[in-house]
Amino acid sequence: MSAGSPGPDSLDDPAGASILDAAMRLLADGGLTAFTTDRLASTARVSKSSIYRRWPDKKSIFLALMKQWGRRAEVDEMGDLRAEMAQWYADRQRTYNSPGFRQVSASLVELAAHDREIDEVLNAYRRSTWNTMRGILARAIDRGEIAADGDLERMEQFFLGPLYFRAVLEGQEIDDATMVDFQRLALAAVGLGPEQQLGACAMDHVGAGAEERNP
Amino acid sequence: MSAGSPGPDSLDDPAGASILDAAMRLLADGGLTAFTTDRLASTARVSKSSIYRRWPDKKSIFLALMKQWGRRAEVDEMGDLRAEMAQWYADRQRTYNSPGFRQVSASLVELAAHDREIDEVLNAYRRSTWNTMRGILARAIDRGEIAADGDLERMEQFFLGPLYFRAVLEGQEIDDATMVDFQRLALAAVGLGPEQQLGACAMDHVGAGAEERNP
DNA sequence: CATTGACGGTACGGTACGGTACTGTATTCT
DNA sequence: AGAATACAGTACCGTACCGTACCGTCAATG
Repeated sequence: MSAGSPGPDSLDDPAGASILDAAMRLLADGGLTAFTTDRLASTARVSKSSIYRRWPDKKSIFLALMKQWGRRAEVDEMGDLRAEMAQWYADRQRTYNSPGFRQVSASLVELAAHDREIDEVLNAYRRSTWNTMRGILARAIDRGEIAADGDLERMEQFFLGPLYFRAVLEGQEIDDATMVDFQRLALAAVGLGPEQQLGACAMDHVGAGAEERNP
Repeated sequence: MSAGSPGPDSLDDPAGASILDAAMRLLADGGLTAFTTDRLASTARVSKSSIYRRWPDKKSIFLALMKQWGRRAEVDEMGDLRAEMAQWYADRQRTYNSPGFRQVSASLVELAAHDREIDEVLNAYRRSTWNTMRGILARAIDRGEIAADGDLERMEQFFLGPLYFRAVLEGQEIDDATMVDFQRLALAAVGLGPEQQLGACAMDHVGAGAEERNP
């Protein structure tokens, strides 16, 4: 087990933050082949020494990158499945549409497919995101909005699969109309068919929430 | 447009076939970093000359690899949506469960995310697979089994997204039970809700209420 | 003022890579 | 038989990479 987080990790560390930011940018255009320590240093306007003073090797930089990326979606408890779900989906939409998401995601998944340690960290990030949605579903079950018979674990594939497929594989934007369809399918998957959604179909969906942009 | 297929491509060419086979194996364990021409030659029990006699550079090998992978699923026309769909899904299940699929797929997607030409070839392969399913849906529409109002193009994300997410991102096997659930969701997405699907699905919560579809 | 430590810059060693060129040999075609 | 081709093997070149080591500078600390 190597050191995943050898330091305080970009708190009061402008140089370290600059390195991670440059790493993201470097991975976004150019991918794994363009990701070299020399280029990382020059892109971050930092010397190589400053990099290796913080992380022991290249792989640890990837791990730090994922850890920083793992900001989990926060949703307010609104007492309504559809409303909370819309919030969660809006957060996912922002993430998947953020610039470079496709490229960075593809690179990290490639690494994860061949490195156990990276795979575990990426997995933890994924589960953290999904846990938020699982909480939403659990509360909806408690309120009796949906039945508890579905396999909630499998729902992750229903909820995130189409999104990921469109954004990363097809490289297309997740526009609002698509988002509405994805939510409709998700509701169907948990047992709320279109006939129960009726009025809500008109949901022009998610207003502009926070203005917050890219990580 | 560079030369994607500079030769007859592995027909009556045992050495060429051996190279492509080794390329797949090499990509399966080790990924992009392990994929070097030297290793490719030694793994394929072939000299480097034999490689560069067939393809001008490394990238062309990837293109040939994808072209060979692009065997499209063949399904018999059986006059029934569910039966044909089951056939298509069974084919996808075999493909996604085939050894090394996760690793090879992750690597190719990484390349595609940063290289336009590779992206286009991989895209063509994807569309070819999906076209089979589109034919199935088109025939079902002609027969009146389903309505023609859905956005068939978007259905690809519903049909393949969960599959891909589970196989490549989560790295889990696609077992039969999962497959059944995926088909159920696909049928729901094209307007065949659980109540139309014969009672096969133990969908108890909603009291078999309304029938007929959505807008 | 002396010490400490992070910094940018740079040079370096060792290695590995992609691609080419050149052997000599076996097989096939004419 | 003779010519042409495909082959395995290998040496080679230029480049790029990772990680380390060392330098002089500068700011903060005591």
